[in-house]
Amino acid sequence: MRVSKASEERRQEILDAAMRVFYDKGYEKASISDIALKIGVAQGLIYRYFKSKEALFAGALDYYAGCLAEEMGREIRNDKTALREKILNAPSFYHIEDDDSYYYKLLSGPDSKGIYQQLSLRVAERLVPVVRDAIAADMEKGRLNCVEDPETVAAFCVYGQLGVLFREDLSGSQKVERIRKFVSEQIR
Amino acid sequence: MRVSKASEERRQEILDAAMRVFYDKGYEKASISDIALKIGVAQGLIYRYFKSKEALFAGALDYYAGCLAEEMGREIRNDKTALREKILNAPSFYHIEDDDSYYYKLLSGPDSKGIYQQLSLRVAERLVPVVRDAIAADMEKGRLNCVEDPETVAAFCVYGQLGVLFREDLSGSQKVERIRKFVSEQIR
Amino acid sequence: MRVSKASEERRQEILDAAMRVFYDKGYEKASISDIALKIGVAQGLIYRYFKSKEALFAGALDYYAGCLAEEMGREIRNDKTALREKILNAPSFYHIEDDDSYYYKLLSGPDSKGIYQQLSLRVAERLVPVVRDAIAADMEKGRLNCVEDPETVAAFCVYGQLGVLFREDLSGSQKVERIRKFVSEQIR
Amino acid sequence: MRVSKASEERRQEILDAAMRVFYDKGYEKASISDIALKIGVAQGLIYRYFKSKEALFAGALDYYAGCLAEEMGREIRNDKTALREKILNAPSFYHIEDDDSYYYKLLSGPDSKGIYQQLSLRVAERLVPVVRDAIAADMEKGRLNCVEDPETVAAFCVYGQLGVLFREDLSGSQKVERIRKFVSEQIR
DNA sequence: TATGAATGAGCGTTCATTCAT
DNA sequence: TATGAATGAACGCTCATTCAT
Repeated sequence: MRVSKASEERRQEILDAAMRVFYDKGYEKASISDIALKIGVAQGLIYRYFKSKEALFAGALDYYAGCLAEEMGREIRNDKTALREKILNAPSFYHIEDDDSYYYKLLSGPDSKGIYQQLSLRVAERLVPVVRDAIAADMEKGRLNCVEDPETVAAFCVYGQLGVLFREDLSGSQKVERIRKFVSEQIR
Repeated sequence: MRVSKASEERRQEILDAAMRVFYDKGYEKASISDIALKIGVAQGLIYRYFKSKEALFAGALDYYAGCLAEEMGREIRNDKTALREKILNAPSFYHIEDDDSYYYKLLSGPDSKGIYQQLSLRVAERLVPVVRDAIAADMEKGRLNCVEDPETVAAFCVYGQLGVLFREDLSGSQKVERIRKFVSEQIR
Repeated sequence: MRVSKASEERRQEILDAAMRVFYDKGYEKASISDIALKIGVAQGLIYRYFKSKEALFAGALDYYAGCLAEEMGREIRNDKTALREKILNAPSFYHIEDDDSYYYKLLSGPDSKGIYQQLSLRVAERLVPVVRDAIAADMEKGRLNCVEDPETVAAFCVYGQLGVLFREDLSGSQKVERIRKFVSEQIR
Repeated sequence: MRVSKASEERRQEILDAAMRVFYDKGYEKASISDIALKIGVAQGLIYRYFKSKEALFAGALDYYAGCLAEEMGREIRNDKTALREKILNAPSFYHIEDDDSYYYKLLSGPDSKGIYQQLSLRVAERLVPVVRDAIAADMEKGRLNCVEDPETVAAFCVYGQLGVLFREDLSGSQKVERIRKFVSEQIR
């Protein structure tokens, strides 16, 4: 039974399946037909939407990093409260839902772990300018001492968290707790 | 012409060639025969030293991360001076040699970029405990205000730098300068 | 925007595009969608006119061989002058337009070169009976010495030219000149 | 059971199987694994000897055209007798063994027929210079009237035969007979 | 008549891995 | 220890063809 869908919808569907499969099996071990199977579609169809496996991967990574960064960045862009407060109140810049989210299921193998990391790094990359602007705004409003290079400060704030998030010996909520404590103690 | 070498020497040679090739082409696109070719040896030989491509990759990553972390950690472990001074004097925890080092040649493709990142993250992972201990030592010696969770502080110090190091718009020395300034300003 | 055309016109259009594409890329590398694209039509449409790629190819080859043979045969069928004179006056049985005609653009690859040759051979095949009849007519009119097997003589006349035409080291006009000289010298 | 062979021997074996399969099924429909199967070898092995299907085809065509032309040219190169005599005595320049030889099994489909023709044309191409030299030698020895452009004469002699050989309505021996008669009658 | 998304078989190709030497 | 021909599975990708609209 042949089902035609609006082009954009199919694209999303493929992107979604792709990210899941790449995530679960790693770039190398994921095959295009795994992805096709997951949405019940012929493998060939995927090539109408993405010109290669590599392009699909890049697309999926971009798309998801974009979504996550957008989500995490939304609150930061709201400048009602200082950045410091946001961090103390929100779980973290990062979207942690104590385990079930497949974004945080770490797997073995050279690739899959790498994908979690690649995704996280992409998100971090996109978050830095947002945080930088928030810092600049805080400075302007006098909510933060003057800082010479807000971009670097932002980089440390965002990537520093990765040091905690990538630990495999803590649960999601423990990671959040560590970060929160760090901020409340060390950041004025 | 068949050349026999001491087992350990061969192993190193393979590890070395492997890392270079993986680095240049990415895990996927690198082939065992590329690696064998680089050291002028038959592909089959590699399997006497490593049981699979994946094992070779893991071995190479570990080995290099180990070497780099060792090198970078050496000075940190010396507790003559405070950590802060070390950072201000040394270029960075990371080994930056303004371009020529192939560790910093970023390449395109899902893998190659990922390998640079994977390597960096591995190094960071290994550096965190070293820095944590240095912080603890500084605290003990009264060279640093008391810190509740030295491990998290160390994580921010180490991974935070990645936010600068991964930027593609700065040269190596610019990155170092940014980090140094950040430390001298923001870290008491 | 959907354009409907008279069936026969569409057919011609497809045949024409097909021959060009097959000619340029070779049978194998030419795809139905290349052909469809060339006339700005959906691939599916082609299957309303030809039942398969192979049938389309056969059709195109036949059609073009027919056209070319018809054109080349026209003058030969006119029995006002002897065959020998026709060849001496006309450039050759073959339609040579010193380069620009795409029929003579030789391409590399197993197919494309083959198509030029296939087409030429088809034309030759169709021309033989025409020439045979012209020879017979010449004999009847006493314009030619008696010949026992006019078909074979015709075959040599027609296919012999291919030996010159397929040379890749001569321009079109050089080829014509060679053929003309050969006829004027060797054929009584 | 794994059988290793001398490199050159394997190459020949592949070339041979390839020509047979291409000949029987046509370039398009012949698959690499058909060829591998025919020699009882893994498909992958073929790629150690030829970098692509296309290269294998080209190689096979060249090799066979070379063999056939060599064989046919051997007698021609011997200048004991005049070219005309050779043709009258030998069956033809071409290697005709009244049906069983697979070189002359014409098949349907766009490719297979084309391969017979491609092969024949390649042979013809290689034979022309040989015949040209024979003509020149005959002229020198006074066994032939002077000819202005021996190359073109040779081309007509060689390619002209194709007009007979490509006929599908005659048996091999009938073709030979036609050619012989033509030569004895028309060529002085 | 025309569209073009969808199918699905098939193929070329690569390459990690093995093994006879 | 070392070779490199051979294996064979797997996969990306293409494309002729179909079909719902």
